[in-house]
Amino acid sequence: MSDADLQLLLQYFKALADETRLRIVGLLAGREHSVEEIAASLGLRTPTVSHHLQRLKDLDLVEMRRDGTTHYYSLRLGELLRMNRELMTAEKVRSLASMEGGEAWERKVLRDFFSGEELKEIPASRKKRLVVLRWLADRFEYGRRYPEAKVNEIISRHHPDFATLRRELIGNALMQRENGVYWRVPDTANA
Amino acid sequence: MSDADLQLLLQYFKALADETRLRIVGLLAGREHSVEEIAASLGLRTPTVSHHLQRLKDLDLVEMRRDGTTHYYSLRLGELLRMNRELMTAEKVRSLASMEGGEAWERKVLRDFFSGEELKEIPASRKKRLVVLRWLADRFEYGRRYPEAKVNEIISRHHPDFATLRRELIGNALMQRENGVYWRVPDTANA
DNA sequence: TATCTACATAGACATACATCTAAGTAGATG
DNA sequence: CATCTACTTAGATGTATGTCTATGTAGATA
Repeated sequence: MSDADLQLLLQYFKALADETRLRIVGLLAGREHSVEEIAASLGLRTPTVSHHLQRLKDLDLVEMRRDGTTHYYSLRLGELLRMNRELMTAEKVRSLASMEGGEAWERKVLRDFFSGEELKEIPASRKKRLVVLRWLADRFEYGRRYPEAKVNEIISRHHPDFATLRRELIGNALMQRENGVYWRVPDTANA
Repeated sequence: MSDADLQLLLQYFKALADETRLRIVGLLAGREHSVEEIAASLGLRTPTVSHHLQRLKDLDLVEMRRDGTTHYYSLRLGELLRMNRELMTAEKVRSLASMEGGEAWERKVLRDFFSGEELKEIPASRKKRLVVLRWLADRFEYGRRYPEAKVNEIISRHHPDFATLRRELIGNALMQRENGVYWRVPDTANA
């Protein structure tokens, strides 16, 4: 599975896909700078600069040296060039697709959003939310009829906002309702 | 001046700093795909995919082949690897900082006086007003001739007092006028 | 201890942009 | 010509994130 590769590439590109951070990298390439120096050079406030330095540090692209209360940051140019060289190769690019085809990706979504049986958060993107909803729908047996209270209780085992999730299950045609009674519907979108 | 380098780098990183686009790149690395195929693979709508393909095409990272009404997209892997290799070198990184000093202040002025594309207020000081006027002049293409009505309309997008601003553009020799026709003039003060 | 300095962290806010629906376009088909 | 298909374009909407102010913290200084 190439998911780790993809996420690392994504982190790398996101870290550098910002004009301010590129300028900071440029400044640090010349010599080490304190946070205040950077802020003055770029016309920004120090918290803003701290924030960007943190993001660069997350990828080990910069390192910090303390001197009193002053923090001097410098660029790890070798690390930057190494990542750039090793992350983007013909092989890596081709491997980005090796996970497509659905199933591996869906398991990843479930891993990301569940902690055990508990849904940590309702995914914002339609695509990922549908994966979670299919999983939820699978908590219901085919052919069985559930009163609304029972539906709420089952969903509540996994997430407190049962009302939203119940509505989404209906909206995405994973379950049907009539006179306050619910039942599971075969998932045609999966075919 | 390294600004062109910085902007190109920025475009490149922004283009790839998105999970969907990385997945598309991965898919196209294997073989050409139609828009519908990509949309189906990723669980997205076709307009979304078109949008991403357009962004990749802007950087010549993909190319398109028509067959009837179907558009087949494929990856220009060589171009991708070339950009990655040539954009991020020790030299280029160091050059990112070569422009600091004056320009930071100008960006600050623009930040202070603009709210998005809207000029909140015409700066009173000559120096700051000139920064704003240069920005306004950049809304006009070199070599193109604009009737006065068009000039007014373009300026109006950013501030209601187009008459004053249009006069200032002429007065500061950022644009020229003859027989009611306007055109952009190279900014000599920038050299 | 009290204060000051240089940063970091938290939270608010605004902008950029990924995605969607709706509408438009151009080639294929009857 | 009318219709269908595959795609693109336009406009709306929600989320992610860059920047800010306010506040917290750790080392220096008196």
